[in-house]
Amino acid sequence: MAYRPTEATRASAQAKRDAVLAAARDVVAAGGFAGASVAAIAERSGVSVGSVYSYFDNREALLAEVFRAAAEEEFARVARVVGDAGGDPAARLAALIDTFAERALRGRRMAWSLLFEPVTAAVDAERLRLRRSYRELGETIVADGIAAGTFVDQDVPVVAGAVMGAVSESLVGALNPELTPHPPADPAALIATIRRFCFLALGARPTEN
Amino acid sequence: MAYRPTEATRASAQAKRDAVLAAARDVVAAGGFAGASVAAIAERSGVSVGSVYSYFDNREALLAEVFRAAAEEEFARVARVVGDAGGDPAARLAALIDTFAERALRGRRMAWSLLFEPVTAAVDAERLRLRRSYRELGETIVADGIAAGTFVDQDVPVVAGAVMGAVSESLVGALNPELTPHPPADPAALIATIRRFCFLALGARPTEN
DNA sequence: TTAAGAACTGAACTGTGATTCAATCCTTGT
DNA sequence: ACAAGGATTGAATCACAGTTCAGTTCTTAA
Repeated sequence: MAYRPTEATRASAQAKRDAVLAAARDVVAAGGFAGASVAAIAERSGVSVGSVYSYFDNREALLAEVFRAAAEEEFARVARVVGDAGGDPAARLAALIDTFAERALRGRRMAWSLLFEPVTAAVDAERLRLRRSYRELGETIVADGIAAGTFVDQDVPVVAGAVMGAVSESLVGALNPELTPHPPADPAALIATIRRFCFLALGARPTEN
Repeated sequence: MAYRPTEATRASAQAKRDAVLAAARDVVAAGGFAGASVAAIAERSGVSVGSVYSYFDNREALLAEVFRAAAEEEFARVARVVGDAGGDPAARLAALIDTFAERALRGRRMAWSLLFEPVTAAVDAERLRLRRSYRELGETIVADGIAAGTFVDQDVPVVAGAVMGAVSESLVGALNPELTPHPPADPAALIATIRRFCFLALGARPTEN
């Protein structure tokens, strides 16, 4: 017998898989999920179409993984900033909203794809998961705030969802690449408005920063 | 010469067009846009596949028109109730939120399709228009409320968007046919929570009702 | 060096559902 | 009644991207 997969082989396979994933991510960031054909992804990552299928079951699975990776990274950043914000619910909520919105307004194309782009059902399932993550993060903050008397008592899950809805809907116009080829004039003001809205909705004064 | 289209002809053509549209609407209401194949629509309306194409340019156009019709009717109802609510901004906002949410929780399948179902870009454009309609309606209410001192002063368009975002995001879970095959236990409580959230966000006490 | 077999390639294939259109059926004016 | 021409039909066609796989190239162990 002769050729058996070795460590080097496995490592390079992993590297190549990552490369395809990264390429797919780039393609999505550039043209959304709609523009992410398998051919385009293959070309971008410098492998053949067929190779894509040796690393991923099919296009759906690949795109779902792209979504998951991007969404997770995004969420992890937000969660980290929230964690760094200390114990004050108001500060934590401000961190959540500001970080979420700021980052969305930076990587607008990708943010739009993650939040709003029409996608297939499989990818949409990932989106649902992303939403749930944010909602759960919001829930802990809201619950703590209510317990601490910072926020008025309301149904926690519903309110957390409403906050995330308010934030993302406020961004739709600013993110949509059709509607707004150029970024909004004053992102900071937009974010401040959204933050204030949410704080009011929770029955708290916004923290200044 | 002989056959020239007459009044009766034209009327029946219009009727048949409407029938196709209605059938398409039924199909969408039953299985979403994804399940609305031309074949299914044709069968439901009792005409041939080919005939569908003599009344509509293509599937996209037909589905876009289905969306538009359903969305317009929905919006018109809400707008009417808002109009009937008199001049008090708080009452009008309550009417907007309650009617929107109540109706969504009734026709859940269709509401989900209109608000959240993954759709093609052409249909999504109609969705954007629907959102804008609601936002504009909200804007007039919010602006009036601010002018009347009922609501605190905030950026009107952003806040109106945020309100609609809060309302619809709160409904996602309750509407998604995958997640929730059965309607929520207490729709009234859900709606009350959402309403309170929005009123707080606008700096007003909710009207009781 | 060589053979076994894994990895890679991309043109051909496939599945799906929208779209077409020649044949047929109806409606109208004479 | 009948011909002109519009309306209707639905099987055949098309379009298109995703998927496959026979042939080729590369990697390893002996």
